[in-house]
Amino acid sequence: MTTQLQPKSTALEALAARGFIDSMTDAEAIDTAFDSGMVTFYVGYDPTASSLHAGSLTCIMVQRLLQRLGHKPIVLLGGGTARVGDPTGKTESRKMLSDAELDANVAGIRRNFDGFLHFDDGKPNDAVMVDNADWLCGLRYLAFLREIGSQFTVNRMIAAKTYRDRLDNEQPLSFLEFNYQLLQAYDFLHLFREHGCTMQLGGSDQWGNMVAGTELIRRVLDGEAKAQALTWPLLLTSDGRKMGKTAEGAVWLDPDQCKPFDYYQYWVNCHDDDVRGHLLKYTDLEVEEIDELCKAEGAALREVKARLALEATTLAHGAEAAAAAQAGAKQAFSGGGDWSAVPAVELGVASISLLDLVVHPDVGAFKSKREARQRIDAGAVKIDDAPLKDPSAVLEGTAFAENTARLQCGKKKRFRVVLA
RNA sequence: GGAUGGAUGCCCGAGCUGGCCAAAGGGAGCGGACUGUAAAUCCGCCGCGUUUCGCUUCGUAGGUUCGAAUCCUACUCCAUCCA
Repeated sequence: MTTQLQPKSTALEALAARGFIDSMTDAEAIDTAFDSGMVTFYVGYDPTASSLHAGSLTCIMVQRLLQRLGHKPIVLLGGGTARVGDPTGKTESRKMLSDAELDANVAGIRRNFDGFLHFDDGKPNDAVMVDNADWLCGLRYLAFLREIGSQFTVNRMIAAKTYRDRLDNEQPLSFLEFNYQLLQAYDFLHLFREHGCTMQLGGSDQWGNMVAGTELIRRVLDGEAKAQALTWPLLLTSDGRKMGKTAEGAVWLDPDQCKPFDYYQYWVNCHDDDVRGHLLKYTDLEVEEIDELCKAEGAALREVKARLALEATTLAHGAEAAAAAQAGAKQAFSGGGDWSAVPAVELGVASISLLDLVVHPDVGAFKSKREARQRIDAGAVKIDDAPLKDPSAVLEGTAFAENTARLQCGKKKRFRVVLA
């Protein structure tokens, strides 16, 4: 499925150059399609939380890249399929979310796309957002079985890696989950019919589900219809972690759940070996420019990471917020006394003990007071660059210029604390 | 429906001849040193708190006992085999 063909389309060429290609159903057909006009394609997203996080960024950036090249993205929110749960890569069934939670999540996720795709520019390739709850929730069982179920053999389905792993490991696979593949395949068919969507893209773990869709379309529409699937390699960071996860949890795209400053920090702190890949996948920079940037070695790589973080944060939160995040980061980590651009934490009190400060919800440097005490004792907490080892020490706002103290918790957490 | 095995801290996984168990070990994570806000390495921490002590944990609810993750009873869930 992987191929060495020389792409003639700019789209496929760009995807290849940026490391977005793992498998394709028919490379040549895909290349031709991209080359001969606007392709409508879709990527599915699971609404399991009220915001997407950086782990979904690959999907988003692929859609962005193709839209910039003139193709039309469909953002499919799996409000319906989330009611089933994708068993892919999971050893256990996912917990079931309530209908209300799912609806709320779908609403939250819509906002994540603002900086990445254009939806209402009046252009033919404006992105479209759909929720498969709209067509899946109203399905009638017998009708579905007759039209769709008849096109699949269980023999074939259980051969798919997704289900195979579960069965081989003698892990339970509920009938509900078993149906996931059918539903995803049906999504593709539905979008093919209703939106002229001829291509589905996704991470390589989705291959089985995606191919099920192309085959369904071929069967149901009698072979004339050509639907294609393309996957990219599933992304892990160089130290083997999933994208978009930190100790504190996911790196949310929603600025209310992850401040632009922290979002910026996530990118600045990436592993050296990931810089190039991240620039290719998560920024709009030209490949040549990225190659140039990545000639930097050793400590000079920090500047490249700063660029990466700036670009990535600009996409998610806008140029202004990104510039502010970068300015704050430079201040906080350069050793100077001016932290004016570092996010301020306004406590609304004139004094507070060090311990209470450090575990304050708006600071949240440590999980518990117990842990905070231990870390303070180890010298992890500094006020205005000086380690403070007494948890019960009380900080008075009046002791600081403009009632503002510079707080460091551990190596990477920095805050401007306003006591007033 | 029947038989058997299992449910331990973020994850994996000991313990289960009752006290020395807040619970071995590993992983992840956190903090410190080193450094480049990287990696590797080393050291420390890693249930919670008003911390030489106290409190709440080993599927759930009861019970036995001076004392239970460890014994008993019921229940729930899961796996395997049988129907």
